[in-house]
Parts: sequence; structure tokens; C-alpha cells
Amino acid sequence: MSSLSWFTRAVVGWYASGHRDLPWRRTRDPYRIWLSEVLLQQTRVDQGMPYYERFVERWPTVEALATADEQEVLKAWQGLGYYSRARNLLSAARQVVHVHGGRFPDTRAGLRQLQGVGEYTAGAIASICFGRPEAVVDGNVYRVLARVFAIGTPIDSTAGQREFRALAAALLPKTAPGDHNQAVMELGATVCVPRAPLCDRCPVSPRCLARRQGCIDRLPVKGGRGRVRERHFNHLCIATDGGLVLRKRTGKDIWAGLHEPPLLESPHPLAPAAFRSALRRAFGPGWKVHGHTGPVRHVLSHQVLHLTYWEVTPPRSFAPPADWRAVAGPHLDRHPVPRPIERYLALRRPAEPGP
DNA sequence: CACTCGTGGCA
DNA sequence: TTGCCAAGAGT
Repeated sequence: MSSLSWFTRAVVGWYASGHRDLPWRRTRDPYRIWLSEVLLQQTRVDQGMPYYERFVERWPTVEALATADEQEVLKAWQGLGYYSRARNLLSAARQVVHVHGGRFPDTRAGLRQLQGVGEYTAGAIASICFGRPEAVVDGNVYRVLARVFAIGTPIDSTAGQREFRALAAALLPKTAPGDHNQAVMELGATVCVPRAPLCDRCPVSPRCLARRQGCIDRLPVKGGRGRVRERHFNHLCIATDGGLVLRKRTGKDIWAGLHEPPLLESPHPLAPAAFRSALRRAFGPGWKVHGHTGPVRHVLSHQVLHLTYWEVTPPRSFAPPADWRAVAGPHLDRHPVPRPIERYLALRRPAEPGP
């Protein structure tokens, strides 16, 4: 008891005196904790919350989720980004059911074997659900520790990750490690925030080295982002009797598993004449181009997309690639699509006005 | 290991 | 407008 460090004493005491009442804090069910942790990876609580509620409602148990179809899960994930999380989520659910008999592993190493569960998520589940003495280091923890201990090692370097992991482990109390972990993360999320931290409300500000040294706004140190790639997407909007033509994206590119109108990517923006030329080169002669909308600018973490939607009609002789599918209006809703395609479809077919 | 994977909010 | 960033993981 008295061996508790001043750090844990201050932060856990502060946490116990009141914190946000988030739905996943009302349970220790590893399924729900896991779901919340994956949903919140690189994602704001406000953004992930409605998704959590819908997932729990629709798939209340890991067994239920394991029986889901990948397209269903991607559809439920639509709009949240980083869609590999959704595919890994389903994969891990099936691992839990078919390899572990429906029970989540109760150790960090065991959890680590699940698809989409890395060092952070494994530590979070192990400490919160099973009381294991495993420290977690997420973005919040990096920030709190970098400031309180005035550590300037870049958090995205190998040395930084080692250093912060060791410090977090040294600070972890033997009793109630899950509460300690959540308390530090909550402090980072609500008080020790990236810009303009609320130091007058911080339980450790009297001993915060960065505050003492006046360098809070320069910590933590991160390397700059890499260069952003510019891409030009020319979508072929083909209306048939059976509906709009879509194809499913595959491979390792963005939006794997999501649908879109057939794509003609070009290294530069295309004027109508250049588009006709590119269309003929890619899919043969005889196409008609009726008009276009865009380009629409869409920013991703490492790319900037310029999307143009071209209304086209193929010649009668055209034999479409095997993965093209005409999708009638009522069925469009079942296909997961990326945000810009979702917006395009909404413009193309305005939603029915509410009652 | 450097790079990649979305989206939206904010100053 | 631009850049930063938010409960990371996979390759």
C-alpha cells in the first residue's frame, strides 16, 4: 500500500474522484473491452461511441460476431476509417470462438495472438479484464509521461518506444493495474491534452518537470509526417437496367473490401477529351460520356484523392470484367462504401424526406 | 523499421 | 487553407 508511487497515488486518486461515464467502463466483459479498444484505435471517443453502441446491439457476444459476414461488419464499420480493423475484428472473433472455445485468452501473450490486437490492446484487456500487471502505452500515456518526466525522446522512434514502455512498467502498481492504466489514459484524454493542457486541474502538475521547465507545448516529440501522395480517381458511373455498376476493392491498397464504381486512375487530372482517350485505351472504343461531377478532394492520412465521377455508357459489345456488378437501388445500402462514394451516392439518389 | 492504413475536429 | 492529431497494428 505505502509502496505506491506518488504518481499512481495522485493519478488514480484523481480518477476515482470522478471521470467520464463511458459505456465500456461499466463492464469487464473482455468482448466489450476488446471491441471498444479496437474501435478507439486512432479514433476519438466521440467518433467511435455510436459505432460501439451499434456493434454491441447487433452482436452482443463474440459468438454472434463470429457468425457475421465480412460485408456486414464492413458496412457497420463504414465511415470510421482504417477498415483493416473491421476485417481483423471479425477474424479475431472467429479465432476466439474456434480456437479458444469462445473465451478470450487471459494473458497478454495469449491476447497478442489475436488479429488486430497489438501491444497496447493486449495490455489493456489483460489489465482491465483480468487484473494482470501489464502496463499500456497509448498516445495519452506517451504524452503524460513525456511531460511529467520531461522526456524528449521521439515517441515514434524505437528508442522512445523502449524508454516509455520501461517507464510505464516501472510506474505500474501491483494492485489494480487496470485502474492505474485507465487513470493515466483518462488524464491524457481530458486534462493533459495535446494543445493547451489544463494544468490547473492536473493532479501531478506540482511535480510535472515539463511544466517546471516551461516546455509543455513542445512535448511529446514526434517525427514529422511523410510526404502525401496525390492520386486522381476517375470513376465510371454506369447506370444499367439492373442498377449502378460497382466493384469490390481488393488487395493492399486503400479501402480493401469496400465497393466503388469502376475506377480509372490517372497520374494527372483528366479533362473530358483526355478522359475519353484514357477510357478508350483501357476499355476499348464506343463509350459515350454524358457528363461528370467533381473533382472532389478527399484527404487521407497519407494521400490526397481527387475524385471525378463520369457518367458513361459502354457500347453494346462491351464485355464487362468479371468483378463488375450492377446493384439495384434497394441493395446499394448493403454494400460498404468509402465516405466520398457514400456522399456521391447520396447526391445521386437523395434520401427520402423524413416523416 | 519506415511506411501505410481513414476520417473528422480543431486552431 | 493548412497542418496537427486521436484509446495502434500490420508489413
